[in-house]
Amino acid sequence: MSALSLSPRALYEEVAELLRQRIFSRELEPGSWIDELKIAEEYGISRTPLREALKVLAAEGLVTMKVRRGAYVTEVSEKDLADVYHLLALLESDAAGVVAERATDDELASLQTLHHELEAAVGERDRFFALNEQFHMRVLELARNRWREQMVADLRKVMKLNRHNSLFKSGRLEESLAEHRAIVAALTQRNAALTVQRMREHFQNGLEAAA
Amino acid sequence: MSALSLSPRALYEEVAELLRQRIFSRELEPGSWIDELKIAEEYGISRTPLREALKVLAAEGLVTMKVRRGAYVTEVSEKDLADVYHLLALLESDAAGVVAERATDDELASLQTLHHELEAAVGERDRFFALNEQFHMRVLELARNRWREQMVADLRKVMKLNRHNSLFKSGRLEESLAEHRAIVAALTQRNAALTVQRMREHFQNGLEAAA
DNA sequence: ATTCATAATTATTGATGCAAAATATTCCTG
DNA sequence: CAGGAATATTTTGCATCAATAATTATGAAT
Repeated sequence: MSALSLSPRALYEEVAELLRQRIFSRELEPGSWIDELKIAEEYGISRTPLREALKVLAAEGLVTMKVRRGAYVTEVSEKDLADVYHLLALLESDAAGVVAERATDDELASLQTLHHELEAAVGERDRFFALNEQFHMRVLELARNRWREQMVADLRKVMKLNRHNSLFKSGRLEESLAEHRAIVAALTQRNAALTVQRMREHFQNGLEAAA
Repeated sequence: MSALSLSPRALYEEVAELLRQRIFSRELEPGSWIDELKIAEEYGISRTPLREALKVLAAEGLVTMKVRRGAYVTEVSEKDLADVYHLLALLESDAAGVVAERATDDELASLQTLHHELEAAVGERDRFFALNEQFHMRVLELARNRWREQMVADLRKVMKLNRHNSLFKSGRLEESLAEHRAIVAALTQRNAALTVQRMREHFQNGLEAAA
């Protein structure tokens, strides 16, 4: 009885994910109108689940609905990016502080493991980015606040709308690693204030690198 | 029964608002199943816009969609409330700090005006609560981060799912006013750190009052 | 030639219908 | 009488269809 049907997602969820990919890959450009009829035909589905998918994406901030004018890929200004980044820094720093206070030793150890994998992945750009995101998401998970997890996930999606996917510049690879090392150290010391501060700096540095 | 008044908003938005009211008034209880057919008949509409409205509410966290099982009013545990409150405190405190740094003198003056109205509204419970929320929302507005505004608005909706609408206890009316006064003072001094500190305390005190 | 009005085209929005899936009910068997 | 299989009912989810609003194109008048 083990292998049950793998997460039977509804069609509109499936479509939402496909559209996310197309938006992130900039196949659907920010500001551009989303042709419901065309997309529905492409996927061989009706417009009903597609419209439901668009409403999900609208809630995430990836698309913007205009009354009687349909859905448009959200245009994020430089200010939007700065605003979203500011919130990510705020939420993730606070999360890190919570983890320093409340995570079990095992959980902290798992973070260290993840960090070591990250260290080992220098050179493999894609793998490094994936692991980096995993590390941040794992910290978030360990803070155990599902509402924050949802918000951060959505904000990170918005960041991906940007051409220069500016969350972490590749040029800053080594510095970023060093900062992660410092964060893990603060966590291991269970020094919440220090952890928060270092995570803040980590984000601050990322911002400067993007500028 | 028959047609809802025509409005600038789309029907699904209208329906979403009606459902919000019914959820906040606990006519639709947390955990209970939402009968699409029944509601659609009640409003004299089809299921299509209703289902879109439900997806909007799901994104806000007010309802939870279960695959092939429909929509349920979200049940918020005590922990959920604490988690959401924590995030509100974090986001609004930070927003207050931003306002202290960046608001124009006119904007700060408008906050003071709002605060005076609040002072004058002691006694009128409903008006006081409305003005109180207005004050917090105005601070948020002045911080000029639309992403945060959206997030805080959604989080506040989730708080309203709770029976004891615990954001501000009526017993704490005078204390709350004094705290607001202190916040306005810090803002007027344009002391960001102090403003953040006092907004944090304001939330902290609200939490203790709820306990 | 420009502007305003009207018609035509196009796309969004809402309604209805249908099939699949999940739940509840009935009926049969041990 | 209990358990389980088979059937019936309910409800979700998707597709199709209709009508409503908006934009564009067209044409006439000043």
